[in-house]
Amino acid sequence: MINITLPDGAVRQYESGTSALDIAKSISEGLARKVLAASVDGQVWDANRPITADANLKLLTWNDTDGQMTFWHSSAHLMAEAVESMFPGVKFWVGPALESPKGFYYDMDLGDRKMTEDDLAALEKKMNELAKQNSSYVRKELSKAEAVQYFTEKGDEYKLDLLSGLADGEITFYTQGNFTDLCRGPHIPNTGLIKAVKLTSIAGAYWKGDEKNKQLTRVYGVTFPSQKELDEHLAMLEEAKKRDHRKLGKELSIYTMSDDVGPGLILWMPNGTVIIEELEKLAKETELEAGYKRVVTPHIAKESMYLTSGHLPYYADSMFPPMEMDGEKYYLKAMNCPHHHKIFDAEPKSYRDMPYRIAEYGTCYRYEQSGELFGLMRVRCLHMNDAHIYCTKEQFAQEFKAVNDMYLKYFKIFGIEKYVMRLSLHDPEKLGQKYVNEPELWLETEDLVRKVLIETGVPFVEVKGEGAFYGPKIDVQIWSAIGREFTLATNQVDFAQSRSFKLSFTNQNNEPEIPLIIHRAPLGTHERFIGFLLEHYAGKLPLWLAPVQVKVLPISDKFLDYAKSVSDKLKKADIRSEVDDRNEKIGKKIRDTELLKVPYMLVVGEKEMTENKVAVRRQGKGDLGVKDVEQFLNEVVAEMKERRSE
RNA sequence: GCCGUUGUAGCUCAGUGGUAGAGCACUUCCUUGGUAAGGAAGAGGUCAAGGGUUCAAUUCCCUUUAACGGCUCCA
Repeated sequence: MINITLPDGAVRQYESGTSALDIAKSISEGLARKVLAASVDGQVWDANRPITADANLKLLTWNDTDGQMTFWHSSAHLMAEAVESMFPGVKFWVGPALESPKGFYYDMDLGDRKMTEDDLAALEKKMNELAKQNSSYVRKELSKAEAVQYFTEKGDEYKLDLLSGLADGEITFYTQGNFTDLCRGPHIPNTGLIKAVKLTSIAGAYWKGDEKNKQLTRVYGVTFPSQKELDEHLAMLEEAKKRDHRKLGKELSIYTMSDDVGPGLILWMPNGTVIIEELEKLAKETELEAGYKRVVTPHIAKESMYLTSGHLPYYADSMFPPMEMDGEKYYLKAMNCPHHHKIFDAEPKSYRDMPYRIAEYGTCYRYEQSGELFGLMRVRCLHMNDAHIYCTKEQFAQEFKAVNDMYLKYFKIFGIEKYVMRLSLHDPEKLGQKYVNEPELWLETEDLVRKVLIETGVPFVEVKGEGAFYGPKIDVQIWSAIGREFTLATNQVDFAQSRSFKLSFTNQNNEPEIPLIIHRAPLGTHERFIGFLLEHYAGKLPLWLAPVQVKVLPISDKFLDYAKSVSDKLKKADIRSEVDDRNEKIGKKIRDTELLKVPYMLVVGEKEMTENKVAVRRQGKGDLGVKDVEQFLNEVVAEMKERRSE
């Protein structure tokens, strides 16, 4: 007999070899029907795998993340079975479950054949048929030799490659129906639990994520234990699409693009430009207060400067090709730092000048790969909230922390809560290739940055191989409405460029000393930041950012003059106000203004005109009642000045 | 850059081997209406661009281009 401890602390006795599923049945049939997997002493197991020793047991259902992940991984196997029946001879690579976006994929080599989106419907149908057969997922342990022999006979180079990384004794196979796969598991008890299937897309994916390798076919899908849950999931995706900045950008006339101008080149319309100017106002105020000085630099520079900076060898491919002039090559700048270094270097510096902080909303051009362009989030012309801080080693920690604090201050203003701070480190194996070859400096500065992060008390993750070529950095990661990850803001250390540009200052001992440089962009780029804000606010921008803040809606054109006089009064107080002078009924005017997400609507008619008042309506909230014009004006000005997010 | 999908009016989208349609938006007229769509008429398109097949191509084929879903990349 073995002792099984349940999460509530109860200990039950069972025969050795009892499975989690058996245990569930002993508790209730209803529970047993819902069990997807089991956590056995903290490890996720098949629910039908025999337990032969005392253990802590937690039954995993759809309510557990691990239960869902097991469900989707098993669904990937089910899909593979369906694919194999329709494309005999197909070879599979890996098919993991995904937490975000929810579901799974399987990478496969279809040989000469092609799968198109038309095949997905047939595959779904096949998967549903196979699921209904209610086949068990059967686990089998094999020796490495047996496994190698099996896949050698099958001629499956992909699974052989996987095997080469596995040790004898840890190799398991799973079989359901006619499909057998090398897999560490675990799996759900049987295919019958999969009640609803949606294959979402088909895509190419390089084998092992390396573009030099063959491209495999990747099919994405998601499954649920009921049709209802699938429907809800699909409805949620539809909702998310409504927040997509590309949709909102069009609806709210924020930006546009033109084939004649070129891909990835944003044309900011008047509404978008208002947002840009408000953001710049915020940045300039904040930076002035933090001791930054502003500079302005040109859009181009000679090749030699980018050779000095070290950018060209790393990034030539993603810069626009050079223009030749007077026998010189000029590049559009892809970053502002070299220009700023030249400003630092223009006059001799002493320790008394340090830290030296210069800021610019710099316009940069990057030749991003065509397949990478994505609305406002990934573009070829970007306006960076850039600044460079040149400081002594002693000043570094304090300066770096001040930058971090600036991020947090901004995030508070915008109510940004869902983000991850990522400490991006170098990869020692790529020193001299992807990273400047200064092993000690890397470790030293990485440690400094880590300490600052710990001091700030912000949770962060560390990622090897994500650093810039000149030093470690902190990236702030966010997710777009449709779940794609982006770096919103960045705070970087640079110990390399001050050397390559021979930058120095005179220290207190009258000796030349090399400064450390901090590159920072807390508001990222206008493009990405505004794209993010549109999604973050679902288009309902706070008053201070709203392109049109107040719309005055006369009940009929009898009150047009009064509406105009109210609007003029607001404009004099720098409130962005407009009058809806169309010959429409008030209901129509309200509807259209609501859809344009204008924060305040002022309805004016007979009553308001005679009393010199306005009927205030807040977007999304409805009628707020009648107020004096002066009172409304004062309230709006206060809300604007405080940059309230509501 | 690679794999896949798509491109029809300002927007959202139907449709067809015989030179195009809806709703919204727009213009004009009627209506002067009190908190999410009043009515009528009108105007608006080289069907992404180029080439091919065909008596005839927006429709079929090829190339280019752009956008979208991924992969790779991201100073």
